[in-house]
Formats: sequence, C-alpha cells, structure tokens
Amino acid sequence: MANEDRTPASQRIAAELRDAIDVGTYAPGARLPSTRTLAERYGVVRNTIDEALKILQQQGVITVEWGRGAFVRERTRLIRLGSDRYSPKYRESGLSPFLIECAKQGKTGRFEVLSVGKAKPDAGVADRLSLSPSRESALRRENVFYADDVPVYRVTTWIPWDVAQGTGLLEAEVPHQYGIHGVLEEQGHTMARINDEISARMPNPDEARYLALPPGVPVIEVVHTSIDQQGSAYEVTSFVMRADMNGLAYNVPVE
Amino acid sequence: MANEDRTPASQRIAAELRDAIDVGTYAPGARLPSTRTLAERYGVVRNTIDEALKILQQQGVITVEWGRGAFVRERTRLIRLGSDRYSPKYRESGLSPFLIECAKQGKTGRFEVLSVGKAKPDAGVADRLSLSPSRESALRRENVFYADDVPVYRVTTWIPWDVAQGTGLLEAEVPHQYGIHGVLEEQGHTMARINDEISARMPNPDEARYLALPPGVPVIEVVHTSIDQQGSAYEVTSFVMRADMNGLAYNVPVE
DNA sequence: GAGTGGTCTAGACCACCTA
DNA sequence: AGGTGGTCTAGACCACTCC
Repeated sequence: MANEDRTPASQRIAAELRDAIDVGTYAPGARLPSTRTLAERYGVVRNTIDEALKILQQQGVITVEWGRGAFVRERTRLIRLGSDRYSPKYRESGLSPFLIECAKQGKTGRFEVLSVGKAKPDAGVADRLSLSPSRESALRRENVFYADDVPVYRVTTWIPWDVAQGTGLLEAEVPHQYGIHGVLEEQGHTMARINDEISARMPNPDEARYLALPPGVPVIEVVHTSIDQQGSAYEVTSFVMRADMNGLAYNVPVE
Repeated sequence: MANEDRTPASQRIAAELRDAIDVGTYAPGARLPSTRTLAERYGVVRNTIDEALKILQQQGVITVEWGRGAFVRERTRLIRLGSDRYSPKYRESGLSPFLIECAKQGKTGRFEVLSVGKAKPDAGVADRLSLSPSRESALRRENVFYADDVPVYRVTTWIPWDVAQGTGLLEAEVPHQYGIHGVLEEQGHTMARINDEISARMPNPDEARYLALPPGVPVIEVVHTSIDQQGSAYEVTSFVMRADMNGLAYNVPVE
C-alpha cells in the first residue's frame, strides 16, 4: 500500500479515468466498469470510486445513469445562436434561426408557451427598459424551446405595457407571420441595434429542473435588449440555455 | 428519524442551507457552522454534511477553505468584455478595454506573456485563418491577464506566419503604442469586422490550475476572429475566462 | 493544541434497470 | 433476481489554520 503519491486516491483515480477517456480507451457513449469492479481494480472501497466518478461528472466528462452505469458523455453538436438572429434576411423564410439551425442538424425544433401575462419586471429588466421599477408593469411571455424534445432554452420576454397593449401580444399565439418582432415593428419599433449581455454560471435548482440538466453542465445566460431607431429600448429577453448544447456567434462590424 | 421526505438528507440539507443563504441568514462572506456542528444539528454523520457542502460548492454558492471553514461566496463584480473592445475610440487613451474596466473597479490590471513563437495551429484555428492545417505555421502568443493578481483570462493569439514575420510581433514586448492590432494595422490589416464564437463549459484540469479556479466555476471561451476590409481573417484569439468574474456585452447594429 | 475541512474504510440498505 | 448506482453510518487519520 506504500502510497508515495500524496494526492487523494479519488482524485488520482478520476485523473486516470479521464486520461483513459481522452486517449480513447473508453469511447464516447461507452460504459465504464461498474463501481464495484473499479473498487476492486484500484484496491479501494466503493465509496472512493463514487467520489472519483462524481469528480468526472462535475467536469462534464461522464453521465451516470441510475441502475445502468457510468457513460462517457457524447459530444453534442452545438446549436449556434447568432448575432444575425434578428436580421431581416430571415424574415423571408418565415422560420426562426433556431428552427433553421435545428433543421440543419436533422433535429425537430419546437417551443411551448409557459405563460403570458402582466407582471412587474425586476430591477435589471426595468432598468434596461427605462421603467420605474415596482411602479410600472410589463408584458411577460415565458417560453421553452426544444430540439428533439430535449429542452435547450428557457426564454423570458419583457415588453413595456404601453407598447404591448392592444397588440394581440397578450394572446398565447402571436398573431403575426414574423412573430413578436413583426408585431412590434408594426407598432413603429424597428430594431436598429441589439445589446446582448452574456454570462455563464452553474444553474440554480429551478433551471436544472426546467432544462433537465445533468450535473456538471453550466448554463449560458443572455440578456438581450432590442433598441429602436430612436435609441430607446422596447423589449428585453432573457435566454437561459444549457452550455453543452448551445453556443453564440457574433459577426459584427467594428465601429 | 421518521423521514417522510424521500429526497436524500444531503440534498435536503444543501437546499435548506441554500435557502438560508438566499434569505440572508448567512450573508456573503459569512462562515457557515462547522461540519461537525452541522452534523449534530441535523442529526446526521459528518460525511453527509460534507456531501451537502460539496453540492453547494458545485453550485457555486459557497467556497470551502482548508482548516478555516465554508464561506458564502461573495458576488464578484463582473469584468465586461465588450464588442467595442477593438473600437478605434479606445486608441486615444492608449489603454486596453481590460485595463480601463479594471481601473473603473479600482483594481490593478496587468498581463504576463507566457510564450511567443512559431507553432502549428489546430484545425479550428487553421480553418478560421484559411490556412492548410499541418502544413502552414503561425505565430502564437500566449498571455495571462490578472486583476489584482487574480488570473482572469488565459489568452492565445494566432497570426499567420506571413502576416507576422518581420513585424516585431515575435518579440515578447510588442513594439507599438496600440499593441498587436496597431502593428497589424500598419501591415495593412484594418479590422473591419469581428467574429466572436462563444461557449461555456467546466474547465479542464489545466485551465483550473492556470486560472486558480475554485470548484463550481465554469469558464467562458471566446474564439475571436479579426477580419479586414478585404473580408479575410488575419488573426484568431482564444480567450478562456472564469465565468464568475467575467461577462460579455455586444451592442451591435442589426444588419 | 484545538478546531477545521478532506479523505478513507467497512458495511449496510435503498431504488432503478434489465432480463 | 441480480446487477447497478445513491446514500448513509461510525469511526479513523491526515493536513491546514489560527491562537
């Protein structure tokens, strides 16, 4: 048992397994030996193997399935949300960039409306919309987007009440060929600029549940603000997406 | 004893502690009771408390310090890397956007050059630079950026060899007031557009070490491509940054 | 030295999956 | 039923921090 190495066994084993995965001993999708087998092989108790697997899980290297085993995570293709997603050039297709990207990858995209209604925006949203918080309400629409029935975005849209009222945006079904932004454009709000604020973090328990996130998968949060030709913000949308299936791309001019 | 709830004790305790943190029972920076105390309070063994704390750590809610205790993580202010970071308007100040942002927050920004030399770009970089991979080399510069001596970015820049040669970019010290992009501009490459591809994930062990990342902190990766007025890519930079201290902002026109 | 977290052992029971 | 992962107990030893 002379253990020359001073790093804990669980970490050492995690590193060894990770190396084995990296060199392809265990291919993506392959099952690792059972915890009992690994415990015997490394001469440690099963608990220690559990620790090692938890480390790999947190690193996003494996997924563990109840009663089945631990599997090397498959590299999922990224869905890229582009800076051009609001571009008029997509209007003609009648499809949203999300649906186009899904179709490209042979996936079926769809979304569900979770809620539509009047609500008080939080301070951050109120600030971006130049509303006085806790005094003015806004229209809130909550959606979830799916690719092949896997939830990939949780989307919350906020529109100042005076912009939204009387437009039909209060209906679950948006009554316009070009969606919400089609309606807003008819109200005189043509999108001139966007401001996207991007961050990443571990999900909170709610988000983990909504997005059915396995452990070790962070989320990307994009807070998007639409700005019209007068320079005023008239819509804020927050996207929360699983980071292992989504990316962003901004191809933009230098000003 | 009579445990009506079927969720594991460690998860239940983690949720209770998280709620206590959310409502402010434990303020940011405050120390949680010791694992032994918590074990007694919840009537479980210390190991179970350890599990609960690991969950909170992975969620990025607390940091645990050896021999000192578990502390509620302070909300660190974000350093925002903006889409305007290459804008000519910053040229006059002579400061990079990173240094400006650090100064705003009362932090001292600096960077170190890790390496400068000829290297073969990987397939992704070669593709973005329209080089034939494994045949053409490029200049690679590796830097680390610090804010108050905390490493926040790991940056790797690639420039095609025929663009870089004879420019002084092979020196550790870039011989130009406006940095790398000042030199490249003198070579006739004026930045007309940028293409930033953004993803997030858990760090690999290397990155965790370089950036001194505590557990539960994801990284944001930005692969930036500079495009000149002829529409050709002449520089690729990869930024890997700790997600709890960094964010991105793109304020751009809709085209 | 006292207190703290980190880890490990040995053994047990539970819940889920496959057959 | 038999295999798999998930969790918990009880107790032990180690390493780091602070006084």
